[in-house]
Amino acid sequence: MSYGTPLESAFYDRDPAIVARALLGAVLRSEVDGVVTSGVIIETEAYLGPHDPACHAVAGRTARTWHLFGPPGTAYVYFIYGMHWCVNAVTREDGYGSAVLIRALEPLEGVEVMRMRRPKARRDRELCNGPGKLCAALGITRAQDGARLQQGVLTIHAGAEVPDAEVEVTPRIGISKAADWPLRWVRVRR
DNA sequence: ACGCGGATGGCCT
DNA sequence: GGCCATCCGCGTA
Repeated sequence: MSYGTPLESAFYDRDPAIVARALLGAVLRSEVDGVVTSGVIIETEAYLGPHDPACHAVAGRTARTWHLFGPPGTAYVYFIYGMHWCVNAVTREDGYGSAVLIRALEPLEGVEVMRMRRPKARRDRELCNGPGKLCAALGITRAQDGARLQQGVLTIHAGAEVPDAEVEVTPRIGISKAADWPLRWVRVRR
């Protein structure tokens, strides 16, 4: 398993649309319960900030959204639909409130552990092909909310670059407001 | 290969 | 009280 050093704070201190595109090919890595699991990021969405109706920042800085307004390179983990966790990488300057949602991974390390954490997955391809699924597979919960992605238990590392020819841009999934904004990036098989 | 609805709980109005 | 940045199982084809 080979990947680079963790992406530094300056990588995230940019427009979330730029960061969302640049994160394709990077490696999300967690170390929970003494076990390392990781995967290549293959799907992302950008949430632009307080002016984006679909972004949690519209509600302002509450207990739930606290870390969304943290410094660039912070993990913002939230609980949704009463049972799932979703993980974001916070972008732009401290206090702004924009982020990139990690929506899918290609499993890399710790696949055996992922299978135990995701017993419903019939194929390895189904281990991390959704924002809630990848958090379950990597053991990501509220415990990682606010973690710094440059070092520690939850990190994102430089990986293989994904060429434009393998990238598709579409509207974001599962939202009702600003539902037509093209802010979802997917690495597609060619 | 689709489409639909229930699960389940925290948070905002 | 209603709305979720979701997932899964069940129905029809």
